[in-house]
Amino acid sequence: MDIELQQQAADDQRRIAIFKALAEENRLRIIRVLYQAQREMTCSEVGAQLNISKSTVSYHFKALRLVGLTNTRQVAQTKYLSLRSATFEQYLPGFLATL
Amino acid sequence: MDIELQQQAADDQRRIAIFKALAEENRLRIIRVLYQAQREMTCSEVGAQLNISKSTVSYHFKALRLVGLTNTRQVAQTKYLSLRSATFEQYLPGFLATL
DNA sequence: AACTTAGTTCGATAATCATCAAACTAAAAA
DNA sequence: TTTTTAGTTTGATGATTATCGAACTAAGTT
Repeated sequence: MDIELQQQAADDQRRIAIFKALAEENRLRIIRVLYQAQREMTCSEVGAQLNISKSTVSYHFKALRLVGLTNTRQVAQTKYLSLRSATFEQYLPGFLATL
Repeated sequence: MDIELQQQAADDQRRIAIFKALAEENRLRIIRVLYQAQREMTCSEVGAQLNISKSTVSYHFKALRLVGLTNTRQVAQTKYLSLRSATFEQYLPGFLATL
C-alpha cells in the first residue's frame, strides 16, 4: 500500500476522533467556555457553570484531552484545563473564532 | 440576552449536526473525494470509487445533504452531489484546505 | 486520626448509529 | 412492454455512547 494513503488514513482517524469529541453538546459548551474565558478552568468550575454532574464533566474532560483538544496541568488533585491551540490550528483553523 | 442564548443553542445544534456528519469515516472520505474532484458526483460513482454498497452511500448522501454540507442537483433518477461551500465557510472556515 | 476537596471509575440504562441485503420507486432504454 | 439503471426505504444486527449515582483514590485540612 501507498505510504501517502496510509498517512491519510491515519490523519482521518485523528480528524474523526476530533469531530466526535466536538459533536456533543456538553463538550462543545466546555470548549466555548474555555475559549471565552481565555484561561484554565477546573472540572468543578466548569461543572458548576454548566450545571453538569462531576462524573460527567470528568468523562468529557478526559475525552477532550485524549483527542488532544485540551492541555491539562495538574496541581495535587486539581486539574486545570485549557485549549490546545495547535490542534485547532492544524485540523480546524478558523473554527474557534466562529463560536 | 435570553434571545441571544437561544440563538447560540440553535447554532450549537447546527454545529453538532455538522460535526456528527463529519465524524464518520465514509462520509469524511466522500467529502474529500468531492473536494478533490472539484465537480459533482453521483451515488454510484462515489460507491464504486470508495467501494461502499449503494444503500450505504445513499444513507450517507442523505446525511450530508440534511446537515447542509452538500448540494444536490437531480436529473431524472440521478442525483449529483457537490460541496456547499457556504456551510463550510460559515462553520468550518479553513477546514477543507486541511484535507 | 477524622474530615473535606477534587476528580476517577464502575455499573446500569437508554439512545443513537453504520452496515448490508432485499424489496421498492421512478425513469430511461431496448 | 419489458428491461435496465439509479437511488431509496426497510428491517435486522452489532457497536458505540451519554448520563447519573455510588463507591473509590489521593491530597490537603482541622
